[in-house]
Amino acid sequence: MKLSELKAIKLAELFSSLSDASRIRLIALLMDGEMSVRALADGLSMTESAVSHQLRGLRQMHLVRARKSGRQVFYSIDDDHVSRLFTLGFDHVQHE
Amino acid sequence: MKLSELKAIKLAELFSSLSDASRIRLIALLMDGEMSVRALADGLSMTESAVSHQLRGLRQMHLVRARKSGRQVFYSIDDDHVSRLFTLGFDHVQHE
DNA sequence: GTAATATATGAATACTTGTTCATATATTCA
DNA sequence: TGAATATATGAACAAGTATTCATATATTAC
Repeated sequence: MKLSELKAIKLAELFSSLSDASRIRLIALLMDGEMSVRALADGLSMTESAVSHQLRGLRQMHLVRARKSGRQVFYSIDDDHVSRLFTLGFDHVQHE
Repeated sequence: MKLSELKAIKLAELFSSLSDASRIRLIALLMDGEMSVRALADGLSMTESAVSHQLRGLRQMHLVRARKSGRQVFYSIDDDHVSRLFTLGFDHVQHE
């Protein structure tokens, strides 16, 4: 299978979104349902700023979705591909 | 789902293996079957050195497997998880 | 209006990573 | 044995990235 450079870059960017432990832990938390930025930051002992920066990247790659309610923003997994990628990767690292 | 830091790192490392366009194109080529280092390098217009460096990383993450025959080394996709991850990611970037 | 809270963003820094170049190892052939 | 070929590896440099800190925006409460 010969992949165009453009498509290869798109694919690499997708996997890059999942290539950091902080982002993986964010997504793991979101697997249970939507959470606010503060709740995510508290849950992972990260600053809100760091979380916010990471969420931006995940949002731009359509891995998570934001829902604003009052002054809070609730994040959730964007689409099913994401949870399947996560689960498949999780299975892979289990068997080692 | 609360993930241990260690498991998050493992998962991130797995996805990191797929987070570069050159590696994605290597894996795409290998989806059709095993190939030598030179054939891969030729197919992607990369130096053998660059290919070899990348293959080492993929090998260490158990994404590809090496088979030595004479002075050539033939690489192939290591296990089914890998092709499934690749395909799932590919589907995701198609729908955009 | 002001104060307080939640999130986002830009710049700077420290860290990681992919490639190149030079060199090393391994194998085949004469 | 020595020359040629295939691959691997170490060091170095350039480019990319995650976090922190300071600051900005937006919303609610008073």
